[in-house]
Parts: sequence; structure tokens; C-alpha cells
Amino acid sequence: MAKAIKKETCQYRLIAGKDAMEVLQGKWRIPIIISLTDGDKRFGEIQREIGNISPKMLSQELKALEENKIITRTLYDSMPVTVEYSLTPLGRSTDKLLEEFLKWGTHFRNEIVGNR
Amino acid sequence: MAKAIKKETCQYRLIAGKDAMEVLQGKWRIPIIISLTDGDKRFGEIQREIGNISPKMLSQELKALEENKIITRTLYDSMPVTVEYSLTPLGRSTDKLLEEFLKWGTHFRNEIVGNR
DNA sequence: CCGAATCCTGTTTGATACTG
DNA sequence: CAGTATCAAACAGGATTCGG
Repeated sequence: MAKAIKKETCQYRLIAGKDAMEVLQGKWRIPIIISLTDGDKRFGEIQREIGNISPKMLSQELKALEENKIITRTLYDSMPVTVEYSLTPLGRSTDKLLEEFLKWGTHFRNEIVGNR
Repeated sequence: MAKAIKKETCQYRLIAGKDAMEVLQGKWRIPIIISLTDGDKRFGEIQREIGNISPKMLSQELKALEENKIITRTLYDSMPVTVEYSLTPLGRSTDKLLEEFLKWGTHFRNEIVGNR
């Protein structure tokens, strides 16, 4: 076993942070998860809700989230074809994180963003 | 007052998410904050602790965090000159967020990162 | 309607060397 | 020690077009 790292150390925290970063990083992943927290959605619905994301980026980021088991993609073979995206349990497990994230975003907005 | 947005709506959440993103985005900001949560540190200490950040990136990101009132920079005019960085109250207000971030990072690591 | 494919651009990031 | 300067590489993001 190579160099065990204790839970309390800064190094441990840095690693955990990097892991979380790996999945949630970028301009669009958290917005997408927020959007899907609201309920399962189709491609176009997510796009409209987020507002200014190009189909390319949305497609690309959805794929990445799917690979990381954060969301699932379900194809309904209707006419025309519809696709629905929804959070997996792992995806839903971000809810506490998201909540704090949003709380802090609001706090920060009030402290700083408003004053410039 | 232009188009009030209720707290519970997806749109409100998307905006708060974007605000938080604006400050915490990028590969290095959260690691830097984690490092400083551990205590005030000097430039070189942060760099060694994070491990593979170039001085240019560190300098640049520290500057951005300072502009957003997340950290402060204190110059001690000793010989040789030393500089210490520390979290502001606003910076320390990320602690709950960080905690959830790290908790989830660990969870994710166990679920996914370990299995690939 | 839901994307895939292509092309193109600007920003981010990094390696390295150097300065007060 | 605490950064800056410079140059190159990588990547994020956008515009557009096309297919099932």
C-alpha cells in the first residue's frame, strides 16, 4: 500500500477536490445537472432552459456526464425520435453539494457581484 | 424592477450557479482555497502543496481570487521579501460548500474513479 | 426534433527561463 | 522568495451545415 493519506490532511482534501473537479468542471456541467434536478428533460428543453449553450457543447457535455454515470440517456423510438435525460442516483447524490453551491453563489452575489 | 425571479425556480438556481462558477471555476481556484483553509501560506508553500501548478498560473489565480475578495495578500518587507496569503471572511464562507464538495469527491471516487 | 461532423477562433494552461 | 516574460500547446466554445 503506497503512502496512505489521512482523511484530515490537506493532501487528502486536495485529492478529493480534484476528483470532484474532474466531473463538475467547466461552464456547463453544473447548469445541466441543475436543470435535470428539476426533472427529466429532453435535449431541446435543456438547451432552452440554459439559454445560450450551443447544441455541440450540450451534446458533448451530456456525453461526458453520461460516461461518468451522472446522467442516463433514454431513447424513445417514437416519430420523431425523442430522447430523455435524467439523473442517476449518483447524479442525484450531488444535491447537498448543489444546494451549498447555490447558497454560496447567492451569498457571493450579494457581497460582491452586486457592488460592481 | 425587472422580471423578478423566484427562489425556487430552476432559473434562479441556474443564475446562482453561474455566480458561484464565476469565482470558483478553473482547475486551480478550489485547490488554492483548500490549501489556505489549512492556514495562511506563502507563495512557495502553496505551490509545493498543490504540487504541479506553474508559478504563472498560481500568480494569476491568486490575483483573481484577491480581486474577488476571497483572499488577501500581505507583504512583509523582510529580507528576503515574504508574502502571505490568507482567506477573507468571504473566503472562509466557502467552508460548508467545500466540505460538501470534498465529501462528494470522495463518494464519486469510490463509485467511479476506482473502477476504471 | 435531436443531434453528428466540420471548421475555425480565442482563451486557458503549461514549460521554461529570468528578475528584484 | 515571489513572482514576470515569453512562447507554444491544448482545449473550450461558436457557427454552420447536414442526416435520421
